[in-house]
Amino acid sequence: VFTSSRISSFNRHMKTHSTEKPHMCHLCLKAFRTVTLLRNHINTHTGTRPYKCGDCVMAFVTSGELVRHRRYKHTHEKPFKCSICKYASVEASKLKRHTRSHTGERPFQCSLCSYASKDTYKLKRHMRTHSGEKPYECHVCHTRFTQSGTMKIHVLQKHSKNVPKYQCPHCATIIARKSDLRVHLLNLHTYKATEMKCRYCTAVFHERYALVQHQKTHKNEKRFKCEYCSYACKQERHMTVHIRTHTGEKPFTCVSCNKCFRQKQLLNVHFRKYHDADFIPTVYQCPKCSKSFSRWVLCE
DNA sequence: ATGCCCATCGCCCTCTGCTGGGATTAC
DNA sequence: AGTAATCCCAGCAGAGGGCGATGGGCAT
Repeated sequence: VFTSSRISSFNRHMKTHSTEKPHMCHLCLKAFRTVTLLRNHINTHTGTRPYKCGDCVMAFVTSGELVRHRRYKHTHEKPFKCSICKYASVEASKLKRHTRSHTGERPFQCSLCSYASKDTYKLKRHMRTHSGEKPYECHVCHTRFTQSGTMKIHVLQKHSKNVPKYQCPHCATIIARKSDLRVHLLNLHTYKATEMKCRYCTAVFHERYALVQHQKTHKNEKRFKCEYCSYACKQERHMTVHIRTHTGEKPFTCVSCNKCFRQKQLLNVHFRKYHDADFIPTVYQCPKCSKSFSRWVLCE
């Protein structure tokens, strides 16, 4: 509903509803509703941009565009101030958009899912997740991407010579992506209120990195000692198998002949050798005497 | 009716950071 | 060999910058 105290404004407004386009471009025959629109169009043919910026090469069709450009690029004057935070903008529409980050208002609803965005561009970008459209292509390997930024990172990490690296400030780790460094810091260098115990001794830690480093000091210890003999080993599973030589336990039974084994691996070898018709044993042949062996040995 | 100017709409862009899945490495 | 930890990577959303185009108030 349009109202105006001036008849001239009313008449001009009514023309916006008309499909009549009486003003034609003499260069390309395209028609326009008003002389102003025609003039602006002709300017695109002639390259006429009368409002030139004094500080850079940019030039504009209208004075308003020049003022706005100068605010963005040179004077940094931002007349529209947010009442909640420090944000200020050159244009009112930007402040309006910004305000939605305080109010949480999401006026642009996706028609295919529950997502709603705060501005039209994000909704448009989101719709690519439904359409599968990938408008950005890597010029080197031709992989396609939904967003230009993702492609940019890809080119930087995959096809650039000077790939940036991020050094962890707390340890020697070097990580390719800034966001991954954040994950590293969170997982390994964040103080945890609950104590983390060493798997091998009574030491406790509040930072995972310190715990992991400490546990490495146990690496070469033969921590597992047999209670029946002098045997010691690094891994618990080796000790489990060794203990069976004392107890006589043979938990792995062959399903075909009921023969029992201490180790699963021994059962597997037995089964393949005696019960698997398709099994072809590996044969190692001596290059000097042509004698065959079931494993690699030096022929005397 | 038209020119000037400002407000507004709309589009596209970049930078930023989080997430989760697959690959790789360490144990 | 199996599993847990870690790394690498693309997908995706949040926030904000910049500019072209159009509409309408006001003066001429």
